Amino acid sequence: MADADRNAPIGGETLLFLTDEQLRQGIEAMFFAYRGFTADPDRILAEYSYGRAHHRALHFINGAPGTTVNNLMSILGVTKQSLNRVLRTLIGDGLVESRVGRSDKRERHLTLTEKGAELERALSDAQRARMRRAYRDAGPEAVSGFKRVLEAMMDPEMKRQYSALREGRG
Amino acid sequence: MADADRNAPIGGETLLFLTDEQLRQGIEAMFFAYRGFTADPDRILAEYSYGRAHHRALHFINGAPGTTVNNLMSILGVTKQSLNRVLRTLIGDGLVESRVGRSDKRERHLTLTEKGAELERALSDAQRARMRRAYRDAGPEAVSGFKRVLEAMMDPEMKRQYSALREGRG
DNA sequence: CTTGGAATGTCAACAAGACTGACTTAACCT
DNA sequence: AGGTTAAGTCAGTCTTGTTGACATTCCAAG
Repeated sequence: MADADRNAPIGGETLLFLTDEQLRQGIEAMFFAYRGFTADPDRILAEYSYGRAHHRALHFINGAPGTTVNNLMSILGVTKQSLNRVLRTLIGDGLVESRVGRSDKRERHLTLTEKGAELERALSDAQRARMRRAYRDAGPEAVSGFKRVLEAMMDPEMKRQYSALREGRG
Repeated sequence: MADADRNAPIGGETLLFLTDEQLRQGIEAMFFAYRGFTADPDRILAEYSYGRAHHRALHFINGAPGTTVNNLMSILGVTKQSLNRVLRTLIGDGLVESRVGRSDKRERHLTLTEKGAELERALSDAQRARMRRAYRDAGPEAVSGFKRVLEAMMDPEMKRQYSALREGRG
């Protein structure tokens, strides 16, 4: 903390003296926090013998109904074969519906069924509950800092997708 | 559900109105940021045909030299079989040294060899570089908020380990 | 109209990294 | 001496990712 106080303004920009130890703490915080982040949904998924990949697919289909397989692939950052395996089980289990596109019939538009929406809700309720607790414990200024650092940590392409998702939902 | 999500004023505490959309943004930010967080080390690891599991082992052995297998297991949150596979390759490749404990000869104390320390340095340099950029872009207040939210997101046991590691390094 | 490329899907094979369960060895402790 | 603990190992399974090859369908440029 003493190091953080050593920031001197140089040429209008704020200068930060970041020790390796401070950065290391951030790295470990990310590691442990991500475990907490996924812990609650993981417990629910285990009951259905689904995995995180299924959760991610449900999450982003829910957030962008009618999305195509290609779009989902690039958001999730996995190959079509990997995504396809997950989608096949979700479609087979009646959680996701795949409809042929009207303008481009090669495309498949993915939406959640009522059953799929139910599971998605259970998963995201659990995840949001932890998030809400964390936000409340940390306070509103902490939350905006949290988001700023996370955004700055993303690759430009991820940041683009992250922003696009927010704008798509208004 | 929407009304239930609203925070009620409770004796003098800060009031936060957290919409599902705000929490969802945080969830997606964690998802995309974690990808960025692991991207740089992953590229280096691929050259050595190691994986994230090796990185995590190297990281925590470096941070707590002489740690035992049991301790490492509980920090990483994996089974001994899973950890053992990783340690076996690291020891076999001469990156990690395993020494029988002096007081308790059942224990094996793990340390990095010079070669292991080199790889750990390369990996953490890459990861720290991104972290440093993110911290500078976001600014010092953002950083403290970032850490507060992450800590609040951890399970109590993880938080305990996280704090113990920091204190162990002073 | 034909052909090339794009989007999707499928099949197969493989690897990393996690898991459980059973078992051994050695060392420790009561 | 007997029970517990630490570590290591073997075997088998699961999820989730990867490549590569190939079929189908469709759109669009020539």
